[in-house]
Amino acid sequence: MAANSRVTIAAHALAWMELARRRGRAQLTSEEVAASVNTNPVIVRRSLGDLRRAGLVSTRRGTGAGFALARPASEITLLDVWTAVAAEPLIALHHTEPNLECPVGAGIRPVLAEVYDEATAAFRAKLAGQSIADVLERILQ
Amino acid sequence: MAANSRVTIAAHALAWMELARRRGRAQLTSEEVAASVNTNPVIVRRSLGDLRRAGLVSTRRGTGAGFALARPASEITLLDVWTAVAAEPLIALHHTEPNLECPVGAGIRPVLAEVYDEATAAFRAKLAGQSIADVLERILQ
DNA sequence: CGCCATAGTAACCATTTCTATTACAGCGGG
DNA sequence: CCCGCTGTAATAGAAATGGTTACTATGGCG
Repeated sequence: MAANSRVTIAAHALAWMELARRRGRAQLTSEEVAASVNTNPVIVRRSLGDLRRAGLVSTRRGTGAGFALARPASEITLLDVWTAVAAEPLIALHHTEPNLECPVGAGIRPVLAEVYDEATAAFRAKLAGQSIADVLERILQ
Repeated sequence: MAANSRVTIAAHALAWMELARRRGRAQLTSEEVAASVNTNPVIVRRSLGDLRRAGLVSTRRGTGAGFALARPASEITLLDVWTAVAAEPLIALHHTEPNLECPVGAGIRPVLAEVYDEATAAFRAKLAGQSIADVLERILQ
């Protein structure tokens, strides 16, 4: 299956929010974020809703509402983002239970699950090494 | 998105083929493999077709046809399998081009691509550390 | 030479997922 | 009370996935 782009959307939104904050605008509407990401404001509200539930951004409603980073950009890693919006297995196990009368069918699932978990942990560790502040720094050279 | 299970199907097929080989049957039909995986023989033929194109298995057609490992199970890693059947990005970039007039939109793609590549490389390295022979050993305890 | 088991593959289907869109209810500051 | 904006439901189209049927191609064997 094609991987989804939610981590990318969310990371883009956060980096843009951090740049806006440095320019004096700590709060952005979903429409302003959507204009940079080039997508629909509802997509942004959904993504940022995931980030809000994970405690990465705060939202205000009513007049003058919008989204703001809930903590310093240097303390939000891409792993935080990935966990908030896409905490799915990178490789799936069998759709249907394998034949348990075959020794391989009976024993393969926990073995593969462990290998996949280790590989996913290595993947996550790399994401944990990059914060939104790091990403923004590299964007701005 | 739900990840696909093709790596699991292919790894299962290969482990089962290696166990059959040790029991004296170096060649299995798609139906025999499908019976262990508990899926349709066509699914197995498609998966093993990917592995054949990658040089991991050999096939024979005609009467008495079937699939066999093309090299020792200890020399087929899960990375070989993953590359053969699922060489897709683990995280997608934007579906639509971001707004290039925004500094973040203009510069974020190569930065995220590099981070994703590094994380994927760590993921791949873990898969490279496990061969089909290793997996089968762990299945059989 | 023809039979036949089996790989290879096309076509189709149901299901799921993803992005996008419209619509509207809820909140809360002015 | 009004209005701008979030939150979210409903819907739709596109794409991927696993599954199924059906057909062609291959090649060993009688």
